[in-house]
Amino acid sequence: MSALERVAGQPTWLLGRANARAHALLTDAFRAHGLRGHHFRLLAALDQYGASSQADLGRSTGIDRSDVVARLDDLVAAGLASRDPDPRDRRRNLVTLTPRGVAMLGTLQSVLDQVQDDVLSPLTPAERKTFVRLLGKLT
Amino acid sequence: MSALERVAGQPTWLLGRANARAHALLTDAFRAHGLRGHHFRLLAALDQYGASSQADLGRSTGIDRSDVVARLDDLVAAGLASRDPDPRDRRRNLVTLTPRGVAMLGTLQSVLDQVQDDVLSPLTPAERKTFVRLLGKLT
DNA sequence: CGCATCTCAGCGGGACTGACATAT
DNA sequence: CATATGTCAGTCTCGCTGAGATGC
Repeated sequence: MSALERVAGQPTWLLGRANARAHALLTDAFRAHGLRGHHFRLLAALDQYGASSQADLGRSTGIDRSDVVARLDDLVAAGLASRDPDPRDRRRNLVTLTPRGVAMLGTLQSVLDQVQDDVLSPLTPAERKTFVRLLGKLT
Repeated sequence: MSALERVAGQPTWLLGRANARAHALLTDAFRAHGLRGHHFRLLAALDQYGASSQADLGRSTGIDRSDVVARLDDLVAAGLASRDPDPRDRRRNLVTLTPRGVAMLGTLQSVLDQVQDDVLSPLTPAERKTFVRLLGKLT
């Protein structure tokens, strides 16, 4: 019976268990704002890299280009981002964060922090530090 | 910028990153034997709890009972499990592991161990111990 | 010409729901 | 009667593929 393993229960391994819990909490928290993980990643990438083409957004977030289209539709409809033709390359759309998008990103960041605190709550502050450090070494 | 968080990349949080890697490795490794995670969980539950009804299997593995039907079809077709009416309660099917099923479970266990070693390979033996211990506290 | 970008239509798997027949 | 079980059909979402139209 090895370390990370679990015989029964949702996923087959311990890492999956912990992740499933975090994932469910995050999904619910995002949905409370009418958004999902994809939206957050797109907003965060726009904040980090500035105005981007949709292809670049797909590459930096790991979201498939065809899905970027639909999620951007949501963000634009919600007034969180704008999509305009790039005058320097007319194949591209230039996607930019609106002020409302910047604000929403901030609230989502704090939502993320709160979920993380919740997930890590069984650990002491010292344990959290080492856990996060070891997690970082895994990726 | 908080601890577990990542701005871009696959999932939104570090735990998800590590898990995604483990998940992909496991899926591939299981598929090399023509099976998937669901099959492993059913085999493991049968090994742990002995012959079971399909409803009990669903409860102990977290797999929906309607999906248990299809996955058991696979296992029975592969000769890894058998499904017979329970004489003591004629509503139920009694599912049991065949010798081939026991053997397959053993190889899948070692596959799991190997994937875990791979995922944890960036850590020293001492770090692995503490990581697994802290992970356990999270669930 | 070859290549990149955006878009849409559709597929395949996975989680789940609803309904039904059968048995307790 | 209400409840449990096994089965099937269908739904919904997600990640992905393929193809087309446009522009480099």
